[in-house]
Amino acid sequence: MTRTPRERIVLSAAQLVRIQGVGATGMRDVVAHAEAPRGSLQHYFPGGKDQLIAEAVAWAGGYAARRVARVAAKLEDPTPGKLFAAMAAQWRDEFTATGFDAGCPLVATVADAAATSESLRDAVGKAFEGWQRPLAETLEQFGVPSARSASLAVLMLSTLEGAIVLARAHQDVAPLDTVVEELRPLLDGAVDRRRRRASTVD
Amino acid sequence: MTRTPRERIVLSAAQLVRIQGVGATGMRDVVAHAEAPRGSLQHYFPGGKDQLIAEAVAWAGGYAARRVARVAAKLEDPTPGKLFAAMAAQWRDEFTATGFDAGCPLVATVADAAATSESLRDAVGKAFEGWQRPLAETLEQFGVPSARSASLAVLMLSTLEGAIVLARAHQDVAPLDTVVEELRPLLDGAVDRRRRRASTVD
DNA sequence: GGGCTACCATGACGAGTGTCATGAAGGAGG
DNA sequence: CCTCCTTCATGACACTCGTCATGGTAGCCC
Repeated sequence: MTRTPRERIVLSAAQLVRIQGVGATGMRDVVAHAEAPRGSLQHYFPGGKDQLIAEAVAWAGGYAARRVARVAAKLEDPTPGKLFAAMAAQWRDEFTATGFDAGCPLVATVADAAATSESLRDAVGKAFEGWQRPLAETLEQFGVPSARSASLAVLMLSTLEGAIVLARAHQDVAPLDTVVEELRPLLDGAVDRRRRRASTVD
Repeated sequence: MTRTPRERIVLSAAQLVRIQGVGATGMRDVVAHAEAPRGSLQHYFPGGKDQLIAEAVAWAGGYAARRVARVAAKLEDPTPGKLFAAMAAQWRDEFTATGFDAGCPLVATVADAAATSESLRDAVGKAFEGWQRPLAETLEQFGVPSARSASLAVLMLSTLEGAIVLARAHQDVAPLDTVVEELRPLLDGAVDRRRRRASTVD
């Protein structure tokens, strides 16, 4: 529950990047948001802003990865389409509950710093990779042949991220609903029933 | 060929936003890139940076919309899947030719300024709308029922934008190829053959 | 107690930002 | 010629930014 000041700073950085992007997120803003002392910055993050944002990105990637597992575990009679719907629903819920101010920090970091900071760019690359891999594994557990699980995971991530951008631009969750509906039959059609690891015995 | 200084400024702004995002793109950078005099800024864009970026976003949206029509016209035996593949191929070609520094300016603007500037946010909203509509119309010409054309257009845009982000993060065009392959059967499966407006007579 | 380390506080520096005030060319029309 | 208007030039203002230097406090270990 209570986090160390260092964790609070990383978390606040991720939050602010989601809203403002990395360029507009100042270090003074971050410590103010985290209610942490400004002097902690040079102590915990001697690598400066790049290190801080990189850690925030890594944290966000890990969070997204963990969320895949948690959401998948809650599904009853799980299918890839339902998993995608559940992932999109989390964004849908957040948008309707708290507005469209915050997007995905990974997208924001790519847009702002992919060409500027190599370290940040491949922090995001690793974060996406660490998100895609457990997603692909989950798909395999749902019966997707391993030859296609990685491809479908990339498709799901791409479509979800793009729909988030469209939803924010339009201030409307409709794009999220639309892509879920359109993608569902394709995703569910990819399961190989013979290989499915059912929760009940054969 | 030769453009007015004003156009050059708007175009340069769009270019720089693609690379650096809107926050990190300074007005001095823009005029330097456009080889335009700094004094022109306050003359042509009395609304300041917001106006300039908004015009750059609008131009980018119009450019994307025109490109849909141009790409569609070049397809032989056109299908929705081929159209999507051609749209993705343009990004693929640019990435392989000139690197992964530049992304989509609409995504960059949403990530940077959606929560900050309302005027910019709905400039992007209008740009996406002006991109999606002609895309949906093109899909209808390819035989997609009008009830689904808008949904499929949203799906295509979302997936393309997301794949662009993933490609930049990984410095690899693979995500673009992956989503094209995975989405093709779904897209081509949506054409209603009876309604297709064939280029040849029945 | 002395010393060491972790943590925090604060002020300054140089560079960058968007914006504005002021003024100067340069051609069109009276 | 003189005026008007568009276009451009330049310097200044009031910031904010990331970073660093310096110093202070608190606690633990020998």
